[in-house]
Amino acid sequence: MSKKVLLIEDDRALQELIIGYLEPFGFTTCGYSNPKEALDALLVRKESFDIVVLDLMLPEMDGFDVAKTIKQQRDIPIIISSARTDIGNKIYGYDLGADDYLDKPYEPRELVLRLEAVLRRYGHKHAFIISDFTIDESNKSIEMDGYGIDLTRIEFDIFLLLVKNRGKNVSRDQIIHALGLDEETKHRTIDMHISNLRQKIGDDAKEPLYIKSVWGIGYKFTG
Amino acid sequence: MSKKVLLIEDDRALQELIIGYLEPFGFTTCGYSNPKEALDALLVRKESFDIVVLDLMLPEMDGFDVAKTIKQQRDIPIIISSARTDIGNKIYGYDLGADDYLDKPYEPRELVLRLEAVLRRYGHKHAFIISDFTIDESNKSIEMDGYGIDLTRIEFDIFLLLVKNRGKNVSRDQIIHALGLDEETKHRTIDMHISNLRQKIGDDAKEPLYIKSVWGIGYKFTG
DNA sequence: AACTCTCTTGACACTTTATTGACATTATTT
DNA sequence: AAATAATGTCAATAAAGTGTCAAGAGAGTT
Repeated sequence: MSKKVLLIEDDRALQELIIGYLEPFGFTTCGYSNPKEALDALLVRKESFDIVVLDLMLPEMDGFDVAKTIKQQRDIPIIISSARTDIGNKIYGYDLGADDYLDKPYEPRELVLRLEAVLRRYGHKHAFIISDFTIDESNKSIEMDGYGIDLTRIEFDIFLLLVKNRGKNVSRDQIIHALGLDEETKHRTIDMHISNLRQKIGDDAKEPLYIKSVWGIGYKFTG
Repeated sequence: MSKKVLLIEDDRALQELIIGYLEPFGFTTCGYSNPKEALDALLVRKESFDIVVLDLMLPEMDGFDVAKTIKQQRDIPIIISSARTDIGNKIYGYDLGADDYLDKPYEPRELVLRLEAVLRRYGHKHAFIISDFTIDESNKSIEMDGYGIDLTRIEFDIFLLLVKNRGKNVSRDQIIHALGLDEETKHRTIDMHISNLRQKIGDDAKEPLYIKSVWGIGYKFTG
């Protein structure tokens, strides 16, 4: 199946070149020279891309902010390319949301290899089905029995964490820590998110089908 | 502290390569080309490994069975690698006990990242089997003959303490102290917890199979 | 700036667990 | 065997944890 690439690249000539080069390798590439338009396509219109290739030198917005914005809202892999050769380390230090890095100028062949490698690594992060839910990590959305359910970011993250630990107890502190919330966050806050989550998925706190409270410990997903 | 990796890999050349590559990253790797030998080391001789890297293409045993066997008996993370690229989804459908998945061939650097990520995610978990019980410390849960038993937090903590001192007497004061209870707590309170605990695990105070009272001293787990 | 959606938190009712004295029972000592 | 000490468990009460409302803070949009 062909993979969709979102290319954010200032230089139109290079854009054309890359789009043409990638095509025979099974990539459908959509090029944007304006980052705001790209973000609109990805985050607002929610077009389904598999991966982003992002140049850092952009008009109107800083490339780093673009990466951060994308990662905040979608869990999609990003390959950054840049002429600033000093950036590689930062990326691998996980300061940034990037998954790989390419120095400019690069061989198109190199880009293909990176795309394939990153996609392979990310591969599993696409939607999976568990119990009555279809969970799509890449755009933080879930469906229940085929119907979409709107969860807030935190609700989604909590749900995902519980699901990934199906059958296991997860303490409130573990949730707080795993989600990167302020360590001082009150336990009641987590209870509240669980309460809202339960309501959205139609779970009854007293007779839960999905999210069970474990007294004195935390919560547990029982699919 | 160096992490111990159990590598189950048919290809001896690749084995050597990986062992050499991992070493400078702080991993001590033990390679087995025969899965039965590996299982023997892990499950019979109970050598202490932190993580398993398992190739699916193996002689004598199916890789899936190896993973399942390991997960049944020990709560240890497993990274599966395989040339069969269609398997990723299965693993993330949680049909399998695997914690991560790598397509072959992979970059050694990729493996290092995965090892670190999985180990971080796994944190320090400890599930062990003793007598008729499976005890998961991080989860504060126990199973008896495969069936989950609901213990309250204090019951669990007492049980764990006794189990960890199998065959040794544990006084009520030791329990009170070890659990961090108020030092003024009455001994009758502990007796009560023991009573409830015994009932939940089906133990008879008069003819105890598991928790024996030691007159004038305290209690003792006899598995 | 006004508006909307999300997140956080205290409050209060409610549920579950922990503690303790009482009393019967069992073990030890004399 | 009687006296003494320790344990088992019931039942009442105290303490701790949970569910959710509602208010307010904070973020992001229009």
